[in-house]
Amino acid sequence: MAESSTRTVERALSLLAIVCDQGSATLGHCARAADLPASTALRLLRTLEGSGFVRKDDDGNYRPGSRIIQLGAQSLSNESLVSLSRESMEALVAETGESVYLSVEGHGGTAIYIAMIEGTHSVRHTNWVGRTIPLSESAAGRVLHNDVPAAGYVVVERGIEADVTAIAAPIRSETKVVAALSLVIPSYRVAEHDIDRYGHQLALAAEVVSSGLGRSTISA
Amino acid sequence: MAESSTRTVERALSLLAIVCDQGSATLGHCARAADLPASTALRLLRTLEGSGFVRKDDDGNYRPGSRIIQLGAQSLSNESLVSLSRESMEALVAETGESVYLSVEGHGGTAIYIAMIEGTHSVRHTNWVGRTIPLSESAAGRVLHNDVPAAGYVVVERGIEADVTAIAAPIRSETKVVAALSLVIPSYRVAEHDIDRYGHQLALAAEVVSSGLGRSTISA
DNA sequence: AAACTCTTGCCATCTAGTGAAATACGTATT
DNA sequence: AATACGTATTTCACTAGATGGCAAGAGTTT
Repeated sequence: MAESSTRTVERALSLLAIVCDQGSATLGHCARAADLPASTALRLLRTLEGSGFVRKDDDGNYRPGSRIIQLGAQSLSNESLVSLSRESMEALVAETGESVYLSVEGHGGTAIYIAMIEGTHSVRHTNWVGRTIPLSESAAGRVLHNDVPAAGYVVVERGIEADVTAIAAPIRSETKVVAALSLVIPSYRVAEHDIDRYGHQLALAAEVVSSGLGRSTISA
Repeated sequence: MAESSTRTVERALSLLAIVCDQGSATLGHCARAADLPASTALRLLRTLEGSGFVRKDDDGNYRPGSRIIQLGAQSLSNESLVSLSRESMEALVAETGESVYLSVEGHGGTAIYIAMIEGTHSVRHTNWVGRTIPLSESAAGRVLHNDVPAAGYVVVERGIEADVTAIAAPIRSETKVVAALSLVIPSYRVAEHDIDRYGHQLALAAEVVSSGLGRSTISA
């Protein structure tokens, strides 16, 4: 990708992200967070507002607009990986009872959860669809980084969340890791032999998804 | 809202919407759809790509990027109306067995579904969260337009979808309609007296949500 | 190989975007 | 009531950032 870019657009997108991250923000806050003069930020926010990406509430705070929700949900539902993984994810939940996530590489050294099927236990992982996690400290992140041991899955205990154990396996398309399938389990519920068993089930499920993606067969 | 706006940003946002609507689009298609010269569209798409809002796949097509998914999901989960309505929506599903939606006014004369709880029947409505519907032809749209009869709910049979009956009721904050709660039911499963019963249950549930929003008490 | 279509890079041009300063507004204090 | 303060909004001279036509490159089809 060449260097050419458009400063004005970058500034507007930066303001959009600030509003979405904060949930609710004043003009002054947006301007400071984006390091822009107030009048510049106002004009750009006005443009975002006119296009429906942000809205101004009765208190004068800027909030995310319906357009960002619409395009986000639309893009998520059109993501073919989500539909291709649905069946395997549901089977995994049925086998393990634990919550299953699908994640892909996100922006700026992150992984982003793009689908989840909740486990069947009373105590399970809170829905994190749309959230990002650092590539460097998560099981899914390690998988997306192609850092997968011979066992075929990665285990991270006490990574992002202290009381959670995450196991992840790679989904490949033509030998390239394109997504990670992971189990996210409260640590109190997982013993050493569980990890081995779950890991294998996970790697198998990821294999099934991969085979639907035109994965090259590597000769044994 | 004043007229001042930023053409460059509008153009970029328009391209973003085109990519998300199409799911996958070539540079040429984006340029034509946005009525821009190809070199202008290329530069703006490059900017969107650099910020993670779109990505370019191996075939050279532009697709939604992780950033739009992330910000969309984040904004949706931060929407207080969704959490405030959760309990009433779940109770409605438990009482009726049908799918329940929460919608708000969207962009450009639309309503947008922002939350859904699936019904318990085998045959139920496909998840439409994030989708928009026209204000003018839907039950939710009529409610958001403040066009609610004295019964307290709106019924639309064969509106957006030919084989679906939708019943909607208003959620108010300080007498102003801020959202619509609706039941979406396959028409074969709904009889005349069902509509009356469901409508009342719906209006009551919407009332409960409204009371949590600082609704003014109108003296009887 | 030729023709066609799509993508990408370049750069002279100019207008669209900028931001400092002034003004307006709302709230709190004296 | 007057003043102070912080935030939001407006104004407009200025310039640099965005533009888009055109040529070249790349890919596909005949």
